[in-house]
Amino acid sequence: MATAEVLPPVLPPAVASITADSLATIALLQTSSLTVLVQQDIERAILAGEYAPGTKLVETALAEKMGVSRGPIREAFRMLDEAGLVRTEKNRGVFVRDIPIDEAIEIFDLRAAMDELVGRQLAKSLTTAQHKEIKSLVDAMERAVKSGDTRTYHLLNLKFHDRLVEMAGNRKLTAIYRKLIKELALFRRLNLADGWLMPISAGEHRQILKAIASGDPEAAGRAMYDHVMESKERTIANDLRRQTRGPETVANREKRVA
Amino acid sequence: MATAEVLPPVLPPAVASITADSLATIALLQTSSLTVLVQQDIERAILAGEYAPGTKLVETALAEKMGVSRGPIREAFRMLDEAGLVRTEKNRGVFVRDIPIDEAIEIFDLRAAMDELVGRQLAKSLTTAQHKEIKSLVDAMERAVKSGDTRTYHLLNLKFHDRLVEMAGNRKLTAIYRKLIKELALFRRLNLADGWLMPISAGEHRQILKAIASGDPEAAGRAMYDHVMESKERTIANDLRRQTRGPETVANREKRVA
DNA sequence: TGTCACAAAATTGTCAACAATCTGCAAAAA
DNA sequence: TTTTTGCAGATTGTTGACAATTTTGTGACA
Repeated sequence: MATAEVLPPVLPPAVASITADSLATIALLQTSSLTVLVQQDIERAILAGEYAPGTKLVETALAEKMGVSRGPIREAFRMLDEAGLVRTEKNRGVFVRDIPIDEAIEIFDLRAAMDELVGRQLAKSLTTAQHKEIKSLVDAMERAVKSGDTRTYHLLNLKFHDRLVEMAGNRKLTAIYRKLIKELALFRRLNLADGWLMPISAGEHRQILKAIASGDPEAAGRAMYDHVMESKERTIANDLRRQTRGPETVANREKRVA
Repeated sequence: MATAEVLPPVLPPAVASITADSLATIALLQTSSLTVLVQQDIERAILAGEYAPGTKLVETALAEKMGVSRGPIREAFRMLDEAGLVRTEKNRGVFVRDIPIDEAIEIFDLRAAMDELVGRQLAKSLTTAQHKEIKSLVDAMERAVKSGDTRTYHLLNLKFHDRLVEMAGNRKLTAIYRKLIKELALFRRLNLADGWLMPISAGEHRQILKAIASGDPEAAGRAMYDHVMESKERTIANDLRRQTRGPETVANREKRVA
């Protein structure tokens, strides 16, 4: 069946690094089509903020930049559209989606229901190893609060919730949850949690862990639900404050700091 | 800005039907691209069972059948893949997805949490007009039970849940709920509810309406949650029975009837 | 000065051709 | 007989070209 394998069993040390690199590229191209690679790269760029919400994504520009033709780009656009990260207007182009506050609120409500399910489930199934892992995340977050490191706190917070959802063992739930988180990242007014709110959020995390560890599904579910809803309220309040003091500009920030 | 509109304001009666048809087609093409039309048609065909789960969808065949080139077909495939209705294997093609029982169970669990949210919400917000509409659906379902019309019951059941979700007023929730229902339609062992289970399901529907109308969010949420979980149990039991008696064949069915 | 019409440029929508890969089958080898 | 090898056809992956549409720029004209 198989004609001789392309990959040599052993690598000449001299070219090891280059060959290992191209090997990885080859392996990637053998499992993923260009479309998928393009899709992942555009998604990464969007989530990293390289393309701000509202930005128009031009097929030819992206095609040239990534060294492929427009076909894969267009197919990737269709995937990103279905995933809710971009919006397509016929004959006008695709744009990075801008999640309005209404939709962000809806997502929070939905997330709350999903996280409640997660809490209930974990109260029944959490292993000691899992408990240990979550506890280390909670501890790390509290350290971040003490040192005022909002960026680290933000990342740990994402990881904390993602791991909990994953541990619940429902793959469909996990997949949809992650999609929602990605969309929420496009809610530009979200940004990082403001510093003075971190202690409250961190305290809720510890309480969640306690509720789950207690083995009481209803308590754990409620703790998760309440936490997400509190987070929603904080986000709305944040948004309102930003709107009243106008869009974020350097001048504005300096005025505020002074 | 606008050059003269293509569409004549009044139609010559003689060719009205033909022209009306092509007018509709033209209007459709002005808002939707071929890709979207193709996507919708394939999706409809899949959900209608014209392409059974596992069926391979060949690009060239579909392109010729629908009178377009392969480009729009491929783009539609990427959308359907992201939506979970087909699965793509590199260099091998796309296949109509076959939802395994595990995933169906996961979807039921997730749906239960979402429907619980719906129940809680509606207990607080249901208008009299909405109550009336839902009640008419429940009544119609009970009539279908009496006359043993499983097909009508099935459709009304879908409508019942879809309307409830829609009435909850969370568009994101509605969109994801509908996606899940579509995927569930690909769980081939689901099929229609077996006749003798309809009365139970119908009773639960009436109870849901009552709980929502009572205005008690927790009771309404629990009624919805329980109903979906019961539905899940019935589906699993159904699947087990089918598996033990082997795949559905004419011979098998006749043996069972005899 | 503003705005309308109209041409030019840029961009998207669609298509057909070419390249790469897989599948099935028959012939050759063990 | 069983396994392997080597085509030939079919199918997918990718590309570049052309058509249709929108956007932009420009100048005439009120």
